[in-house]
Amino acid sequence: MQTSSMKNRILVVDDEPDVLDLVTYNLGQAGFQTDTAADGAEALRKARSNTPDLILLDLMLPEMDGLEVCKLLRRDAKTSAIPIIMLTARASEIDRIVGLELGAADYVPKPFSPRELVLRVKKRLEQSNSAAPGHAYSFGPLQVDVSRHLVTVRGRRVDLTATEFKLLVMLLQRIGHVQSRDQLLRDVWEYETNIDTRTVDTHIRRLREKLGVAAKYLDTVRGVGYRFSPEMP
Amino acid sequence: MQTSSMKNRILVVDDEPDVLDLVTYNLGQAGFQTDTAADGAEALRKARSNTPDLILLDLMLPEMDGLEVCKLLRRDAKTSAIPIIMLTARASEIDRIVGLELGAADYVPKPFSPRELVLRVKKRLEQSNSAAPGHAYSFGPLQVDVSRHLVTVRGRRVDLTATEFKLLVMLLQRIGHVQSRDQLLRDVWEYETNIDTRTVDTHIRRLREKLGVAAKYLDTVRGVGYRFSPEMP
DNA sequence: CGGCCGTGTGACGATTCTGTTACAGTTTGG
DNA sequence: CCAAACTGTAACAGAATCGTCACACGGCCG
Repeated sequence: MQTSSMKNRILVVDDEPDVLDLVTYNLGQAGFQTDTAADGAEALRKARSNTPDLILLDLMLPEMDGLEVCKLLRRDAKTSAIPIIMLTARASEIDRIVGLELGAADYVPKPFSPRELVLRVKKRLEQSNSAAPGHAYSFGPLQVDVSRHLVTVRGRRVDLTATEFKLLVMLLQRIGHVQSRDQLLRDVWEYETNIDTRTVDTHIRRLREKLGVAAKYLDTVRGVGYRFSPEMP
Repeated sequence: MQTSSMKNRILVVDDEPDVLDLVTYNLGQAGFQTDTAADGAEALRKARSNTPDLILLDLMLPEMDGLEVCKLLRRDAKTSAIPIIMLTARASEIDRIVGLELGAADYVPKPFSPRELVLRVKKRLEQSNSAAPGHAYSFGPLQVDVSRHLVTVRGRRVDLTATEFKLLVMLLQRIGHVQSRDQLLRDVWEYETNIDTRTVDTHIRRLREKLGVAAKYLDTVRGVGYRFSPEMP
């Protein structure tokens, strides 16, 4: 979809106008398109609606902690694939580890040189633009772009909910392999307890409905689970 | 439900009898074999001598701290490869990070739901078992891929029910060896009582029917049981 | 040769599993 | 703040699967 020659869009989240200006200026000089947010709520909203290619996130934010924002971004299917680089004044090890565990891609301690920041951003974007595993799937008439949260069947766009999308990706990650309802619950619902395995069935059904002609490749293996299969039924 | 035909053995380390009962009961229900230890010393000893497939370790232990036990388990060559899942009442980030740094594979905060615990255990064990042998079988015109739940005879796909599939895999796991009906009942039906041995005959028959030309390798040994045999009848 | 034991075969309820629909509780977006 | 969308459950019907039985067949023994 998007070639590397196109401008990458970066969302910068910080509450200090000075930092914001410094960062956006330097990123602009380096050829990036920037958007800004001053607090966590705004960041979440813009991340969802604009789907930037990368997010620069300050740890210190009013109201909501940067780590909290990070966690929420990771949880939302629409934004979970966007790489996040953290900015922080507190350069303690704990912060770093916690940040990375929560899904941040990298970490830049303040004060940072604009040059270093741009380098890190470039490096991270190159990683994304090169075919990272799990970046995009193509299977029969079905195409899935994970980072754009986009699914097409025979070129026609299909709108999936966050859960449906995750479920689809999980199945596509191991094409041909049967995955039990328990397995899918674990991977898609991530240990959320007290969820019935029958719930998987319902979401499979909704998925099939939306996938149309591509649904015939989504097999039920009775007594075992579900799978995508290239074989004819 | 079943991840592999082999029962995984799990060592549960906790000093509270109630927790111990709860955990072992649920793991047993899920088809795991459990062993218990009430303190760090016992845990280390049993881990060394029994080499369980996974260790569930409570952070709070009398005398020796769970973290200390974890560290020692990691240091010992005999136990260093065994995955450890930590249980802890203190859900603080620090505990988690320290635990993971010391080599724990995962972490379950108390109070946990039995369901979540079992899911995490299964996930971890699947990771260990995924590279295990017995993933696929090939025998004459017969090919079986366990994780794809796919059987072909001379390249033609054959649809088996879950029970038939298990039965076939059991027989293929010991090619040439006769397996009694009782043995097959135990392995395929997993200790479900009150099942007639003649039931095996019926499933063998259905299996033969579906296997077509490959069925001639599935021998009846009169008065003993069944086996797959490369010999000609 | 004939009876007995073990096995193959077909049929038949009973059970389990899945697809589908409907609905209530939440969340999202305007 | 309301409407729409999303999500998890419950309920039900149809279908697939399962376990058992009765009977037929065929070897093995005397």
